[in-house]
Amino acid sequence: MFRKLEFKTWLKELSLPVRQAGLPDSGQEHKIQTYSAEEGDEALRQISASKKEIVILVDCSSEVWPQVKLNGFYLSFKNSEVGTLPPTQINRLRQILEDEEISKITHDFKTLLIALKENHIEIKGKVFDTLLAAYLLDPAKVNFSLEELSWEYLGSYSNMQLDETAKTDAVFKLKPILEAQLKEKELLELFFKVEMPLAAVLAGMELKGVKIDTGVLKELSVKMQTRTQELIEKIYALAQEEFNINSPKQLSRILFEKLKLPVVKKTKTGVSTDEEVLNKLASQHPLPAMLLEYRQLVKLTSTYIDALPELINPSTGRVHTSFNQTGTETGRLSSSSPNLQNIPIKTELGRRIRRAFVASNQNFSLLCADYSQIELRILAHLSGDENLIRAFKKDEDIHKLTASLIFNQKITEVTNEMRDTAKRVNFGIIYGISAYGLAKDLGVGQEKAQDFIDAYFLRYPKVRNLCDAQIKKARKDGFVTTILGRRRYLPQINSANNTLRQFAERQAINAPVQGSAADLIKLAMINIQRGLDRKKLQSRLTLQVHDELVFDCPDAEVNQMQELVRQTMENVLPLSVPVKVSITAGKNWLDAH
DNA sequence: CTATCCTGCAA
DNA sequence: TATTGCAGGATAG
Repeated sequence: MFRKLEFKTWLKELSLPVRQAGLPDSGQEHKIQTYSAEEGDEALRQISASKKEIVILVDCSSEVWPQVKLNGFYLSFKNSEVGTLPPTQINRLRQILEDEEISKITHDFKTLLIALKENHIEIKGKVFDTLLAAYLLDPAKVNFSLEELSWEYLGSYSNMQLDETAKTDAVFKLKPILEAQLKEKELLELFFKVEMPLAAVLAGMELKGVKIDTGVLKELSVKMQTRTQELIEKIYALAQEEFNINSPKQLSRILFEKLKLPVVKKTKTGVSTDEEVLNKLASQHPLPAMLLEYRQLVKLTSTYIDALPELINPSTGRVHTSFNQTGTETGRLSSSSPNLQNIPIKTELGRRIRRAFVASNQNFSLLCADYSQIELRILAHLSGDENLIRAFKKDEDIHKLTASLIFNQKITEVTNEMRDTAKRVNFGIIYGISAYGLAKDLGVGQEKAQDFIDAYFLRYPKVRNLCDAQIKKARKDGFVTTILGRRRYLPQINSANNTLRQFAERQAINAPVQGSAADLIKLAMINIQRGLDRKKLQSRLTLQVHDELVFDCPDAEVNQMQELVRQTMENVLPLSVPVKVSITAGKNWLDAH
């Protein structure tokens, strides 16, 4: 079946030999032929003169990679293969791709841009990406391959992988269909003003990457190895035998059979040994606490401390994350290889890992810009709740306000503990609260949790109205929308199965909030990049973590950047509450926070 | 070798 | 049985 392709090979040096070029033999079907360099040149000349819309594809799953296919023509380029494209052909190709009058259709624009960047070729003119179009039409889809889209939109199913010609044809045929559906669903503006330009911004971010200080990691690695070894020995001693600590199965035998500790909860296949369980057992035996430390150490070592250096591109000395623009159902980005959106921050060891993410050199700093409570502000905007709006307008401590409302106390009498509870309730609302979930998070009974929820809705009545309205809309229309009209379909919303239906109801509440926040930051990224280009600054956007942007800036630009970034992020879309951004700078990702 | 489970990190 | 993700290691087939 489908397998996600990780796109890590783009770093390889690229030459551009023309391997094959094909001309349409009857207008509809494209026949692939092998051309000589001179014939290839003539083919390119014809495209250039015709000004017709062309299809350009990069296929990184193919042995021949990357390939650039032009409608009616088929050109494939292979990395470091014998021979290079004659200069006249490179120029012809550039002429076509940089021709404002020639519209382009792509499937995965971001990857194409990265491939071409190596050859110093840009894309100009109107671009339509079938991948991004299909994503907006149905973000729940996991597979956006041309095989899948052909089946869905063209009604032509094939078990087999489409060959290059068939893919070109598919893209060519998909475009008008997808465009018409975008129009019908009022997604064209989101498509052309947000997702398409964002693809170019993401290409730039991936190319730029982020610098890693391997010295910091190396030092940590040595320390962690020593400590892990100590822990392993202590654990074996307490268990009175050696076993695989990483195996939940073997571990549960030690904990629950040999040491006879009480079973706290079960998983599908056995007895649970997760963090929650070990925390509860910690008061009864010294082993669980050691296991917790061991787990944290092993996790952080294998996932970051030892893994990050392996991901450094030797030719740039930097880590180049992949930002997936079609990976979430709400409109957020996801990141992989490495996933930079879950680098630890809460524990001391985690923070040390953040120290390894550094600015380009000693004359540069990392600038972090965080949206402050963006999801709650969006909740205020979408619901129109007076209490929330007033609080944000006065820049009050929103968690403290919620505490005073649900505990019925004066603001001045709110304790830290009350504030913490209120903060969790605020988060719960955004997730589409349930008494069960909130109770688990707060560590209280379900009745108590339900009291908090009732008190919350009593004090923020319009938030309840919003939740009800979103669920109602989902039932009626089958989807909910964000501020920019991004859709999320919720087919389970009318399910007879309570669990499934309630899950969909929570998603109906969460998706517009999470998705609108994604809309905002995506637009901000595009606008900031335009500002950087216009002002010809050397600062570069390198990371996005949902509500945070990280820039690599020359120290001389830091002040100017703060202003540009703040202004852009705070004013990207007018909400009925102020949007607040906090900005900090430092030599590494930790100090920049 | 691939798929799935368990675990745990982030916003 | 709180939302959205990615990833490593163990294990089953």
